Formats: sequence, C-alpha cells, structure tokens
Amino acid sequence: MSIGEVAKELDLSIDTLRYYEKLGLIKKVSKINGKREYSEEDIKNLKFILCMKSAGLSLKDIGLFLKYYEKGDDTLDVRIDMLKRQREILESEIKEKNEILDYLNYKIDLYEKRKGDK
Amino acid sequence: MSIGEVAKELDLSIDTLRYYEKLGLIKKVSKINGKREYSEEDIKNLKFILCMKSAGLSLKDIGLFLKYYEKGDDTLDVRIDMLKRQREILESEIKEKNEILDYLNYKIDLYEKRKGDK
DNA sequence: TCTTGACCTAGAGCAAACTCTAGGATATAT
DNA sequence: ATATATCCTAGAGTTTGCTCTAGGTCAAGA
Repeated sequence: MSIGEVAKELDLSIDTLRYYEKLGLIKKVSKINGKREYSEEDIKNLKFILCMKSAGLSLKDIGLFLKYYEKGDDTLDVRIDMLKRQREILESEIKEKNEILDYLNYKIDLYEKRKGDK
Repeated sequence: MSIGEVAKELDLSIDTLRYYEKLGLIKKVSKINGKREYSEEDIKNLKFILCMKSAGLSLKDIGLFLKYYEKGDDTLDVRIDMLKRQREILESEIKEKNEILDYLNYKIDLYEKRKGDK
C-alpha cells in the first residue's frame, strides 16, 4: 500500500505518517523505487498507535511502550503498569466528561427555556 | 483571595491564572497594594472556564462564548449552537473512550494471563 | 514530449497552552 | 535589620503534534 492509500485508510495526513516513522514509532517502511510500500504489519502497528493515542498516551509514551514490547515478555510487568495507569486516567476522563455532559445538557435546557420565554 | 490561594483552590498555576486574565477570559482582577485579590465572581468565572475546557473547548472558543455571553440574550442562539456542537463532540468522545477502555481491559487481561503462564 | 500527479528529503514554521526568566516591590517573621 | 515568602510585569522559551516549504525524482497519460 502506498503512503497516500494508507493516509486515506487511516485518516491521517501523509506528513503524519512520515512523522511517526521519523519518531521511530514504526520501523522504517520498506521502499520500492524510493517510494514507501506499507505492509499489513505496518498498518497493524499504525492502528495500534492510533488506539493508544485515543487512550490518551502521548507519542513519547507510545514509543516507550513499543520499545518495551520489542524487548519481549521480560517487560510484561512494566507494560501492564502503563496500561493500568492509562486505564485509570481514561476512567476518570470518562467520568468527568459524563459530568460535563450533564452540565451541558442542563445549560442547553436553561437557554432553550429562556428563548421560549421571550 | 490571593492568586496563590486561588491557584491552590482550582489546581492551576499562578502563571495560568495571569495568562487567562491576559487573554481576556476573565476581567482584570482588582488589586490591593498592587496584588490581585480575586472576588467570588472571579472564581465563579474561572470555574466556568475550567468546565468549558473540560468539555473540550479551546481557550479561544471559550473567549468567544464569553464574549457572546456578555452581549446578552440576543446571542442565545449562537451560544446554544456552540453548546450543542460541543455536546456532540463530547458524546462521541465518551463513546470512543469507552471503546478504548474495553480494549485496554482486554489487553490487560491478555497480558496478565500470559504472565500467569510463564 | 510534456505535463500531471504522487512521491521523496531535510528542515522550517505553526498553534495551543502554558511555563519560565529577569528584575523588582512588599510584607511578615526572627 | 535581614531573610523569606509572595507577589508584580513584560516578554522569551518550551512542548506537543503536527504541517508546510523548497527543491527534486519518477512513471504514466494526452
């Protein structure tokens, strides 16, 4: 898959794909005729990165995690810790966002009522 | 309340408080002896800003919202729109984060099982 | 043949949201 | 009287995560 196709598929910019590679989040993508050709493996890894990103990890932490991952099972504990810590963050974010959602709903209600009053 | 007290109370840095003021998110805080003295009103406004921030609005958008707010009821519609748009964003964020949470749980489970296997 | 489109590199630039620095004032405790 | 803590301003610097620029290669279609 060419970089343009991957970008479309994953909804990233071409620049971002090259940027992640430069940061070392994915290995150097193999090239054909000087052009990147992404393997299924590459795409799987990119999807994982996006997932971790949605979980709220910074690119730096994702890189760290992946480095541990490459070291194999010796690093299972560290990785579990990272995931658990992130899970806590995620849980409190969800909780907070739900509260804010309630507040927004309350506020919208209030405004709509006031609109009707005029 | 002094700036230091407010910072502690709202869990912001002193710099951030001055920064928000400089951006015009809150009015110039009155000063006693050249030192800021925050009123209850100021604190209420700061809390509102933090709330909007948690809802995911940028400082710029918060400033915009507050500007509309000051203009009074003529701007109700715009403000309702902003809040509704933000509500949608928030809802999809919550949904996504819940999915990621499921994934994290799955992943952690997997890892813990593997740990037991060794 | 010419030109269009997709790709390449290295490095500069950008927006957001802080955070820090330098240099200084003031007030309270010892 | 001196040291410590807290505050002040203006403006520079930082971090994150891109995004854009300049200058160039290469293959395919009109």
